[in-house]
Formats: sequence, structure tokens, C-alpha cells
Amino acid sequence: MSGKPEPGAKTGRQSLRQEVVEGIKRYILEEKLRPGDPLPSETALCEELGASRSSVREAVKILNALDIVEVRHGHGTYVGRLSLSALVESLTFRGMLSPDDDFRVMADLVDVRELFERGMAERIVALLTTSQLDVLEGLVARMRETGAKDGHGFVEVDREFHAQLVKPLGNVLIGQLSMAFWEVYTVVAPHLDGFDAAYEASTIADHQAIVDAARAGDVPGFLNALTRHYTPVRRRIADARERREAG
Amino acid sequence: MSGKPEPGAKTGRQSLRQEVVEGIKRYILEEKLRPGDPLPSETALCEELGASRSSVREAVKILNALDIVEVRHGHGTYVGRLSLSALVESLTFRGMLSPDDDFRVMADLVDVRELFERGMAERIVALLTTSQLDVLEGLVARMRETGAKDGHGFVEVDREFHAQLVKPLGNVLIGQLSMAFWEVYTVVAPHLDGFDAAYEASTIADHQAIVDAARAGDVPGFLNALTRHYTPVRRRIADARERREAG
DNA sequence: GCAAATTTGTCCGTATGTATC
DNA sequence: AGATACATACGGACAAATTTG
Repeated sequence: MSGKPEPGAKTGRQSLRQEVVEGIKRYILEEKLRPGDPLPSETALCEELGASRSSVREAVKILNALDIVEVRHGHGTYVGRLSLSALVESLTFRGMLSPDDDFRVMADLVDVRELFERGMAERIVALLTTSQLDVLEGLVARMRETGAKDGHGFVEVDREFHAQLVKPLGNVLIGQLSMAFWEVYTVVAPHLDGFDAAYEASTIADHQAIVDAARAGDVPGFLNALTRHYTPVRRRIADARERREAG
Repeated sequence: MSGKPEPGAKTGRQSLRQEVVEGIKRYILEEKLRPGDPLPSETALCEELGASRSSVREAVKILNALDIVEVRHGHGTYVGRLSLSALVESLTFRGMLSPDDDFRVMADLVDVRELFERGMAERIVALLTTSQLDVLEGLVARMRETGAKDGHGFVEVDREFHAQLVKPLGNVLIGQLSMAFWEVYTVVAPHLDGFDAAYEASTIADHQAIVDAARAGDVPGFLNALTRHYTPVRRRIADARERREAG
């Protein structure tokens, strides 16, 4: 029980930390805990899993990075929200790291976002209710008001628009991935030198066209509107890339 | 420099650990390191970032979970591969956790995989070279040989097939996401009680049909083949769900 | 508002396992 | 085999945050 790491279990075992990680995961599964439920304190986990506090802490930090566990200082440890925050962190850093390939990361990102909306176009148009369409219309209206003065607010409304767009699908994974990519895009884009973050005036009209086509049940029109919306985004990335290679 | 955590910086700051996380990321960015490049040792990072080993270790473990950093015991710390391993871990656990909603996670997963291939159908058919088609054909042939005797080998070939299918797109994100979802699926599926993991005999024929359509440049046929391939997968998930709700 | 209790955050010192030379 | 450099793990102590009486 003291310093020694269990000389009895000499059989080739993983790092103790990894054992603790699996132990905590197993604990959550076996106790059938749900996001937000409290976990034993660090000292309690030490006893339960037979490890020192350092090992338990490192394990908890790993699970925290994956949003499997949530830690509140001076309060306790809880089951995490299981969001895709780890994907955001990882992809954001990848976008920052690549020295000349960073534009490709952004292009790939936008491609996937467009793919989600194009590929689900039929279902989106069919499933959007009148009230959901009104919400989208309201967001476009907010774009018109916010657009000129507040850049940050505009971006936020834009985000919400695309979140609402894929919502009727009922596929939570698509929604979360879409938002994760959106977040990565907005974080990485400003760091690309020569990147023009300004939104074209046409952006608002493009969003309006998407809503109009959806309301009319016009799938081809919906797809056309998506093309008009994403083309300038792709164009901006390509322009910035050329500008760097040139200048 | 001793025990106290810099009383001078009283301005509302994050946890020191998070500071160290950001510090290490900044170090990699500023030094323009690439995956595989060595990082300073833990003790060196302690000095450089003004933190104790515990804090540095916890920070390194967090970055390790995101594959931003890779640790080799007794050797050193290196820049990670920036894979999507964190997404796999996170989604896998989500699939295991949900008490009755786990089938939905799987269904969402399969939907996205199919969406990738359906949405990119035109580009895939157009971009697949003859040699790439031969590779796909060879994988189908290996399915025929491996199929009966070795279930695990079959699954591996299946995985490789879909990896090769999205490869010509040149969108690394789609390829990695596709493989990540595939991995989650194969890990979670066996844990769903009443889930029939056996592959239908038609699976091989469905893959062959995909190759044939692609070789013929027949996009509608390619889409049909994808439908035939994914329908039984979706059916199996729906069956398992009904079986649980019934039994 | 204060103080006590609980819990996480941070530090240090030391010993051990592992890989390279 | 020995030496060195590194990550792994332990245990104890104190600081900081949060809740509760």
C-alpha cells in the first residue's frame, strides 16, 4: 500500500495511469452515471483504484480533456458533457501548426460543412417546419441589423443559422460536428495572414435565399443557394492562399 | 521561483496547468516544430514555463490525450501526430454510456459515413484512377478469401476499402473522420446486446457493385450500390434496437 | 460576514522503471 | 555491464476555491 506499485502484479501491465483512466470510465459505466452526476473525490478514487493522488489526478486530467469528466475547483468532479471539445482543440491546433498547409485544413473544413448541408438537402427541406423556418428568417433579420456595426455578433448569428439548419435532421452528431468545424474555422481564420475576414454584403442575401428555397420546398433552389453561400467562402480561402504564395 | 505561484500576476488568471498547456502549444508554434520533433524534457519545461513537475506533467497528459504531444517512456516527449484519436475515445465512450440512446449514436455514425460517400459520389467516380480501382478490386477479392474463416480480417479489409474509396478526394479530414467513425462503430457494436455483428453474404457483392459502377463512371449506379451497401447496416441497428425494446 | 469543512490546485523530495549509449 | 537521461509513481504539505453552518 506504500510507495511500491504492487509488486505482486508483475505481469506486464500498462501504465498505472492508463489503468486508472480505464477504471474511472468503468466506474461511470457500471454505476450508470449520466452527464453532470458527481464522481468520488480524488482521495476516494485513490483508495478505490489503489493509486496515488498524482496518478489519479493525471488520469482525471486526461478524461477532462476528452470531456468525459468535468472538474470544478473546490467543488468536485463530475461526469462530463461528452461534447466534441477535444476535436475542436485538436483541429484548431492542427490548423495553427501546419506551416503552408493550413489553408488546406480550412478548405477541408468548409467542404465538410457544405457536404453536410448539401447531402442532407432533401431531408432538410422536407423536415423544416414553419416555425423553424420562421426562426431562420428571424436570424436573417438579425443579420441585417447586427451586420454593419458588430462583426462578432454577426458571426454568432451566422453560427446559429447553420445550427438551426441541420437541427431538423435529428442527427446530433452532424449538428455537433458542424458546430465544431465552425468554431475551428472562426478561431483559425484570423491567424491566417492575408486572410480577409470581412463578410461580403451578399452573405445576408445568400442566407435569405436558403430560407426562401426551403420554404418553397424547392430542393434544387436550396442547393443553388448553398452553392452561392459557400462559393465566396471557398474563394476567400483560395485568395488568401494565393496572396501568401505571391507576397 | 519557489513554492509560491507568482504573487505578482494577481490579474485573474487561469489555472497554472492551463497556462502551461497554452505555453507548450505556443512553444511548438513559435519553434515551428513538426510532428515527431522532440520537445524539452519535463524538467526543462518546468524551468521554461515556471511551473512544478506536477503541473507540467498534467499539462503534458492533457496534450497527449489530444495527440498534440506524444510521450515515450524513458525516451522523451515529442510533437504528436495530431490524429483524431481523441474524437474516437470521446465518441466511443458516448456510445457506451447512453443507456437506451446508444443505438442512435450508432445510427448517426453510419449516416455520416454514408453521407460522406454519397455526397462526394460525383467527385469520387470522376477522380478514381484505374490503379486505385484495381486496389479496390483487390480488396474485394481479399474479402472473398478472408470472409469465411477470419471475421476480424474481413472487418479490416472492409475498413481499408472505405479508406481507399474517399482517398481520391484529397480531403484528409473526410478520410480521418470516416476512419474514426468506422473505429467507433467496430468498438461499440459488439457491446450492444442483441446486436448481430455477422456480415451478410451480400456484403461482398455490394462492394463489388460499388467498384463496378465507379469503373463504368456510372454515378447513379454508384449511388445505388451505396444504398444497397448501407441499407443492411442500418437495418441491423434498427433490428437490434427493436429486439432490446421487445425482449 | 466569518469560520470551518471539503475538494481541487500546486509544490517538493525521493525512489523506480525504461531506453540509449 | 555500467552510466546517463528520461518518464513514472509515490506521499506529504500547503494554497485556493467553494459550500455550509
